[in-house]
Amino acid sequence: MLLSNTCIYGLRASVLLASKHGDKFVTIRELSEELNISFHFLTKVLQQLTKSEILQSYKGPNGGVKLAKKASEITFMDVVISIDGNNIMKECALGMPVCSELKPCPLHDQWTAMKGNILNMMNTVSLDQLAANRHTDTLYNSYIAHARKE
Amino acid sequence: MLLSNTCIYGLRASVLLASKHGDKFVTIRELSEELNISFHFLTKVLQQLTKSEILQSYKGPNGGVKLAKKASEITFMDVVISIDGNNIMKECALGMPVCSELKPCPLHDQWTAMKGNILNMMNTVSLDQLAANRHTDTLYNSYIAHARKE
DNA sequence: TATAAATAAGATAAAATAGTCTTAATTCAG
DNA sequence: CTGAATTAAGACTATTTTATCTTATTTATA
Ligand code: SF4
Ligand code: SF4
Repeated sequence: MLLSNTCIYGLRASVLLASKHGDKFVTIRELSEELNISFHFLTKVLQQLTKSEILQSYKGPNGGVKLAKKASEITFMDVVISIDGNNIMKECALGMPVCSELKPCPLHDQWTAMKGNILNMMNTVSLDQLAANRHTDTLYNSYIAHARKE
Repeated sequence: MLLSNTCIYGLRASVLLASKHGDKFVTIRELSEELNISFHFLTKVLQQLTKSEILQSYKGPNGGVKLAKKASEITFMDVVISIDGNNIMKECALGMPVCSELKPCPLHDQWTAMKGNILNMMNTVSLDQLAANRHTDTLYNSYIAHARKE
């Protein structure tokens, strides 16, 4: 919708790699099974990330892929750009006929603010943050409390 | 990106119709020329809006399409649902592997807030608001001032 | 009533995206 | 050196989206 399917696969695999936080190579087979993505397709996607030097790969026995840098140094945006290119969110999703800097449509301010938020979050959130399961007891409990009500 | 191309065409045509604010039928040919969209393709798109009773159409000489209701009573969302269906923004564009209510990824709060904003704006903004060119002198002047600097 | 002006409907084509499969290249272990 | 494990590369297929083209159908008007 916002990101291509392919890109989401790449993100998921990258986050999974980050969560394994080892310096060992992980086989794409293992990733594909854990993520339930076709091995062959995931291979293609990860080849792209390897080309972009986000991942490092190694062939042969004990080979596989791993992050090329520390998970804290790879942003969400790095992966997105590698796969979906850097036009993400450049054009407006609304594309109203009156659209221009001089004649913005009524949604413009809100839209550009949201766009900024999304881009900002993509640029600042790193793989390690995504890998960290941020769920807290507080949230968990409030969810349980909510679930109990029904 | 967020909306399909087809949906954007539908929106543009609807807004253009709203801006013509007459009760007369407008030919799709005229709309397609003003919007620079293929006549045949636009015809298809508008047929869908007609089926959804957002537009009303009339065949034959002096025929065409027009809004089926007042522009203030048709929301952005009405058009979106008619063309892109009502799953818009139901699934998250990020789809991280840790995603669930219990184990949200670190982007979850910001994402759901933005999602809410988008849906809210789609639900509340009507075609007449979109048709109104909201540009003010203030904005215009600040733009000009900005442009002059370069 | 005949003709022309329109939309409706549906067949077809083209392009983009997603997915599969086969073969090549590299590397380790024996 | 050989064979197995692994990614790389590229051909191929399938699906979805976008676009075009053709043929109905409806309606006004001369
Ligand atoms: S004016 Fe702004 S929000 Fe509206 S269509 Fe243009 S870029 Fe998008
Ligand atoms: S936790 Fe929230 S933001 Fe993260 S992938 Fe799931 S729905 Fe999207």
